[in-house]
Amino acid sequence: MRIATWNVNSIGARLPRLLDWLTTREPDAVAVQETKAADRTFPYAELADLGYEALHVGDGRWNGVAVLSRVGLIPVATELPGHPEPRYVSARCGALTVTSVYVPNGRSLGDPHYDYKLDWLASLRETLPTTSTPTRQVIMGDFNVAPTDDDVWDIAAFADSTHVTEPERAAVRALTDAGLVDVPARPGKGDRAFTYWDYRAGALHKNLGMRIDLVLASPDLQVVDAFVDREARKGKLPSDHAPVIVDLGVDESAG
DNA sequence: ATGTCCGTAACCTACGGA
Repeated sequence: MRIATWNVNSIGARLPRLLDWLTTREPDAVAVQETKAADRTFPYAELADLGYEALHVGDGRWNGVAVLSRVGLIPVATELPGHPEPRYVSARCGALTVTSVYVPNGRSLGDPHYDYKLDWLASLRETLPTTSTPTRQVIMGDFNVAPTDDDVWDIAAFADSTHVTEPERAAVRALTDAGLVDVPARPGKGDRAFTYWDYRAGALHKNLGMRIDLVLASPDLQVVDAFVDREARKGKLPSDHAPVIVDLGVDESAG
C-alpha cells in the first residue's frame, strides 16, 4: 500500500498538478493539507474520475485538510476535539486509519498563535492511547515543526524563530514517545530530507529547506520505502511543499 | 535570507498569511 502526504497550498490552484501527480505516483491514500477550499468548491468529481474518494473539511480561505483514498474511505473524524478549525481529518482507508493534520504555524515567538500551536499538538497527543501502542494508523501532514537541528538548512538562521523551539519539538516527541514512528524518508536531494522550501530567494535551488512534513506511523507497519518527491516541487506554479511518499508492506484491501 | 504565491475583497491593486 502506497500512502503520501502533501501540503498543496490550495487544491484549486494545484488541481492540474495534483491530478497529474496522482496518475503518475498512484498512491492508495493521500493526506492533503491547505486545500484553501470550501467544501462546495472541493474537486470531488475530478478526483472521483481518477478513482479517489475524499473526506474534506475546509471553510474556504485558510487551512483545509483532506484524506483521499482509492481503497475505500470510511470517515473517522472531521475535527480535533476542542479545536474546530479545519486542520484535522481522519478516515479508514482499507487496512489503515489515515489522519491528515495541518498544525498551526505559530507565527512568531510570543504570539498567541504560538501557544495555540502547542495546545493543538497537546490535543493531538490526547487522541492517542495512553496505555497501549497504536496500530494500523498513520498521522501525517504539515507539522510546522522541524524535529531536529538537522531538519533545517542552518539552525543559526532560526534563532528566535518558531518551528525549532524545544516546546514545539517536545510536543512532537510526545507523539513518538506514544509509540508512533517518525518515518525516515530518502531525501530528494542532498543529505537531508527537506519537504518545504520558501518560494522566495531561490530557496529550492539553494536547497534552503526544512523537514516539517512528517509521516508518523504505528510501529506495526512495515515501511518498504519512503522518499521526498522533490520533482513535485519543481516547474511552473508548484506548491512550496513536496510530497512525502511511503510504501508500506500492507495489503490495502485487508482490514 | 522577506527576491513568491495563495485567496479575498474590491475592483486591474492592496492585503493578510505563510
